[in-house]
Amino acid sequence: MNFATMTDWKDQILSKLNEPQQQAVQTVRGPLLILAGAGSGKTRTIIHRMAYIIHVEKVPAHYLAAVTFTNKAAAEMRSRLLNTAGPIGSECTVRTFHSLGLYLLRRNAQYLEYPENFSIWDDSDQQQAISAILEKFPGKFNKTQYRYFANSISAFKDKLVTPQNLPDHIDLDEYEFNDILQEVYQLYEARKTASFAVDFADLISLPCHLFEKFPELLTRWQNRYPFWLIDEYQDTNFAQYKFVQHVASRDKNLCVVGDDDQAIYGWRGADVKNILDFGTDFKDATVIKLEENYRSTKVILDIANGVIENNYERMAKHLFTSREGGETPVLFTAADDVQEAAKVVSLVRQSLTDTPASEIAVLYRTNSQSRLLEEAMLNAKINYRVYGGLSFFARKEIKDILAYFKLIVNGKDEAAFARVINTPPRGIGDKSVEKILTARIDSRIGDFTDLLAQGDQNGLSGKARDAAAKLAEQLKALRKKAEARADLGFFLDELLEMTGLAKVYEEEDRLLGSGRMEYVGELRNSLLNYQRQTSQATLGDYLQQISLITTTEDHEAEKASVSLMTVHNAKGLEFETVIIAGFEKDLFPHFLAERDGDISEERRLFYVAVTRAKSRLYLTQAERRMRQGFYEQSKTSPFLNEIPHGLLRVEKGYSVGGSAPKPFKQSFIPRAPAAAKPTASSSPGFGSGINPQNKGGKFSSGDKILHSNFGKGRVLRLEGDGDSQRIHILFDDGKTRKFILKFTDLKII
DNA sequence: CACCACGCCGTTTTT
DNA sequence: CGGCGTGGTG
Ligand SMILES: Nc1ncnc2c1ncn2[C@@H]1O[C@H](COP(=O)(O)OP(=O)(O)OP(=O)(O)O)[C@@H](O)[C@H]1O
Repeated sequence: MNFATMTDWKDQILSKLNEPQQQAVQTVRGPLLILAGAGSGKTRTIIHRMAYIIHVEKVPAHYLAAVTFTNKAAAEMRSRLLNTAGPIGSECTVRTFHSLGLYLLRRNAQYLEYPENFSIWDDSDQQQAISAILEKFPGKFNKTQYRYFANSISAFKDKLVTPQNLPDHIDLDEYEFNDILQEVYQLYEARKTASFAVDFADLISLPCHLFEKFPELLTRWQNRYPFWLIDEYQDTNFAQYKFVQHVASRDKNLCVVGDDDQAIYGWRGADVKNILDFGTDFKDATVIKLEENYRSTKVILDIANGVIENNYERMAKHLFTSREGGETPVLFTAADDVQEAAKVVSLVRQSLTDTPASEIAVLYRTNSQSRLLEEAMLNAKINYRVYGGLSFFARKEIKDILAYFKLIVNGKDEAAFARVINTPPRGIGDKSVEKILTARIDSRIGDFTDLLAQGDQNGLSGKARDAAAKLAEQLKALRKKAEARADLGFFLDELLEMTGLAKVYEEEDRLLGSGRMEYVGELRNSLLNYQRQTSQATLGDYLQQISLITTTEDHEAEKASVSLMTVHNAKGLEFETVIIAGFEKDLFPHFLAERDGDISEERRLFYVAVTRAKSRLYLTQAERRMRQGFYEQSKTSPFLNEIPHGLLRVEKGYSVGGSAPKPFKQSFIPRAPAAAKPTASSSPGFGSGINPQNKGGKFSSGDKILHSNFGKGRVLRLEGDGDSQRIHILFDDGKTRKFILKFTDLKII
């Protein structure tokens, strides 16, 4: 490349930036902090700075490592980098912290004395291990308690606290189960190591420990990546902070960007001090503030600023926009959550007339809000995509199959074994599993497939022994295929056939319409995509790749779809139209935060939500909302009072399509039957179809019945007694409905 | 050991 | 509401 081209690059890159951004981009060496408000171009600056370092400073692109928080942000950054820096941008490393940690561990597994194909345990694997450990302790523990142990252990790791150094760093008095917590942590680590597994928190903490223990590894990484850029630095936890300190400590070419007003992961151990103290950590740090917001209209920005000013201990910031005026944001109130969803849909519809679907987002505080919204979008035939929530990979059929994959790749993975051993049911129940696990210790046969094959050593007899031998054969055959690098699509089919999983799923789909095979098909797509994109595709690599994914990617679908996600998931993104649903007290801010007496993080979350919007912002609330089976009244979010006067239009008394609001609860309490003709009944004492005095004794599970409104069905069960006794009926339309027996017009047929 | 019906119970955010 | 553990039955 000649000088003229270099100047072109320089001009081109700088021309896209304002003055402080240019200054940041040209600060190539040494520590640099960009601390700035929402939409001020922090991410844009990171990307242009990378392009500048590559094209103007002539640093090889593979020397640059950029770290983001979510996969979505990483993908976004990669594609924007390609746009800005050209194809060479793909040589930069752009990853999440977790993906970077995994990358390090996989390539340095020998330091852990692990094989390259170690397993990654998700939350449920973790809890399963902990429940197994707790069985050996006196007392009974429930799921909430397993989760407490799992969360505490993860929190320890986020602080780089090990079972050994725990007493030096942790005041156990502040914890539940403090008499056994440390021991459980230690046993958990031992069990995980025996399974050749790492958990999520390990992906950050283990690299830190390895850096300290093996200086040559650290040096290699410092040589490999002399330039570091960290996005959303305000949300780093201690382990992530240390990771960054390690890799950047020698060359100090470290650029961190963030916004203390957008710190929303305190509950996960993130500490905003990491960004506030950057100047102390690096005495010669350059600090740059960006003050112009290029994203939002003035009114949107004023709302965000007005609310966030209610927080204390902020770094003072000015933020202005030249997008004067703009549409006034509106708050809509619906009678209940169902109608709120309908209103959201009508707002989306309206916005779709001049805005592409990909520029519209519906944001909410909790994942459970997504269901009604999804149903409403589905009904309205609007393309949408839900990000986060219950992951594809959390589905039963997918976990079943992946457990097989894991056990085939890593024969010592106890979590995978625990699932595979009796999925589908093959006559090896809890008792037999216990025998196998005991025999495993006695026989010192660590590989589960070998153990299952050894009928004389695995402690089993009779039917269970035969079933185990058969499973071992299947696993061996499959392992051979995996090692021979069979096509992954065929491999999946083979597995489904051989193990009988296909049969079980197909049967369930036929009888219950559970759609499992459809999801299995999605898994096949995922395998084939991976295989197409990867030159050295292996099952082990696939498993590690997908362990970090929460939402399956589908770029084509994304372009034409409205986005539904939690506010947390929307961090770093932007949309023309943003609808924030559930703007209610006890929901946003969440009541648990309020209970704990500090809603400042909720306020920051609201600030993040509002500042995602470029041009249009709507808030919606429901006057009552279904909660644990019952409707509850809700009040408007207290954040309403923090929005400066005149910036938000409040619309009350709205109803769908301009008609009167539907009577509340219509769909839950069936109408008292009109004067229907008395119908003959085979059931004694069931005088008339309009007699509301049904008695519980008359019906029992399995009875075929006729309902005056819903037609024929079958009684599933009766619940409770007396006047409030309820009856559950599965109707021929496939829907289950519940009624209060007393008021229900039913007869046995 | 597998299956199913019953009843209990919980409220958040994620890599 | 909906998810999950459990206890009874075949
Ligand atoms: N100098 C500029 N000229 C034109 N547009 C800009 C400029 N700087 C930023 N933008 C645009 O403003 C919007 C916000 O930028 P960006 O996403 O980088 O902000 P951010 O500070 O990372 O935001 P947040 O903290 O909210 O995630 C983007 O659409 C970006 O392209």
